[in-house]
Amino acid sequence: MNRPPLPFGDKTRAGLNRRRAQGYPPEITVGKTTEGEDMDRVVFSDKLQTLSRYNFFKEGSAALKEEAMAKAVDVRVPSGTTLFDRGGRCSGVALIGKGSVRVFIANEAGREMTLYHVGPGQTCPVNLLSSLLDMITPAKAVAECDLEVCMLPAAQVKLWMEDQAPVRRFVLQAMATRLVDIMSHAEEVNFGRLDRRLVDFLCRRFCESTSRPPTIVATHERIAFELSTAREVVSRLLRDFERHGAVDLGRGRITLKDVELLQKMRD
Amino acid sequence: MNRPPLPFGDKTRAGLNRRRAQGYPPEITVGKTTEGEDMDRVVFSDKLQTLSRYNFFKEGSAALKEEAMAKAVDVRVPSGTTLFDRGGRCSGVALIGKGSVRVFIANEAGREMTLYHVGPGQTCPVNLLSSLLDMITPAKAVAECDLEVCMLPAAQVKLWMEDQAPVRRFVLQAMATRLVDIMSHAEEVNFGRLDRRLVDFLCRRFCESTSRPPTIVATHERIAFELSTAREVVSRLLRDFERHGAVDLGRGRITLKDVELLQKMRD
DNA sequence: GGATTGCTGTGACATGGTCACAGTGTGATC
DNA sequence: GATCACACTGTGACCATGTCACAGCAATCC
Repeated sequence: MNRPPLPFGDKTRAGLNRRRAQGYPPEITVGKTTEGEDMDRVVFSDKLQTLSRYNFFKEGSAALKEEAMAKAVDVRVPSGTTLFDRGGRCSGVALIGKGSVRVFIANEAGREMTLYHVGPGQTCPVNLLSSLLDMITPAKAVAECDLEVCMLPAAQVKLWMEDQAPVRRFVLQAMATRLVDIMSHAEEVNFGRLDRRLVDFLCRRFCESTSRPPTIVATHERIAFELSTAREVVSRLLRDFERHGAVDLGRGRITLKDVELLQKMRD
Repeated sequence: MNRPPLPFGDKTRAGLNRRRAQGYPPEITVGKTTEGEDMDRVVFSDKLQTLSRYNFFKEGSAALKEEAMAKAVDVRVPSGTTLFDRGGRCSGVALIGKGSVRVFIANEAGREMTLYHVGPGQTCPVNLLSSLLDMITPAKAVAECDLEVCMLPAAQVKLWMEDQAPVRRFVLQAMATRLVDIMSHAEEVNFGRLDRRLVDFLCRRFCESTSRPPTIVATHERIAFELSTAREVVSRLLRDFERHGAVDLGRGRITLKDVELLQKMRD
């Protein structure tokens, strides 16, 4: 991973902005700093469980399974770790057992555009293509939470591409899924109204919430990155929703007050 | 291709807007109407020449070449033809010998978002994945000019994926190229300033122009689709450029007057 | 308790998208 | 060559969104 060292020594506000401008999202500092820890702090966990989430493994021959178990390296990756950065390369394919990864593009001004998320049983086309073709990555990937991952060496996957039909199917399927994802996301960002997108986002997250009343734990900035917009815009809209009594806002927290009202805020 | 028949009987302005809203761009009516002609008006041309533009063919074994020549169907496609539409399927892979295809997403309001262009020697990932996985297409493709195309049956390409390494390389390479294209385009649309994007677009087109002074033949609407914005916005900016003396505007035509001035219009 | 940093709120302003229409050039048709 | 239909362009008003520059407050750490 060829990028400048994390400049966490600089604690000024300018330092924060500089870090963001270089593409280090603030969440990387949640809890302890991750200085020097990226991909180093690894712990072995259950390989078979992770591999079993993937179709090519389930469908594969006994020989393939054996080879996968032998060659895969099972690692735990702490939240906030950069898995690959723009302009870098991937030496292996990451299969996710637990957790999720956000793949995004960041510009110089500190704005981010989420392209897609990769969860258990899924794979990232940028990672895949970069590994198979030794291509430079056009985007950045960061662990959204603690991960359990199986790393397959690129060389191994290249070999499998030659003689393992399940692997080929898997790769094509992964491409197709993500291509559609990226397109529909681009469409939403380009054509969709932001208030609707925000309401939809909140509803989705409220649904996943287990607390009563449903609560989302996320800063406005994180939400802005997710929706490919600016923090101020999200703050403005949320404040509006709150004034209408649809939600209740706290620091890093949004609580649902009235679903129907929230739905009405779509205009 | 499952879409309603082209309603060209309706000549009212409302009819025009309805046609646009259904995803029929105005350029499809340039020259004669194409009613009922899509993919039917085909003429055989030079197969070998088209195939030779593709790496998998050049690198392929004698057997592959022979098979390709036997299975490929060489067709001419008139400008404006819809090659595939959103929600449709592809029964074969199109290899382009001459001309170019625009792949885009259209929304209900008549706005369009160009994803990429496919030219000679290139291939379209949507076409490819749709063929290989029998997937529904998430976008629409229209011939930008008269094309010479080789159609390879999907079944044949599926077989080659199993036993022809050059074909596999070609497919992966095509995916990678387009993935990067789409990402950088999405980034430009999301983060870039429109005046700069327009100036860059004009300069690129002026460079390609053979007339003196350099002239672009394109309507504001076409340019708007290309830049994923609205026609009025393009008109506004061009008018501005003209007022400053950078270009000269005519109906469906833009002529360069002062390169330096135009460059300065980037702000 | 004070310093530091992260999170949110806000006003002013610029850019871009939408809508509704008017005006104009052009080729087709009578 | 007058008329017509239609494609193309121009425009003003207005709204949505993004940007910038701060200010205030909360949490955390010494």
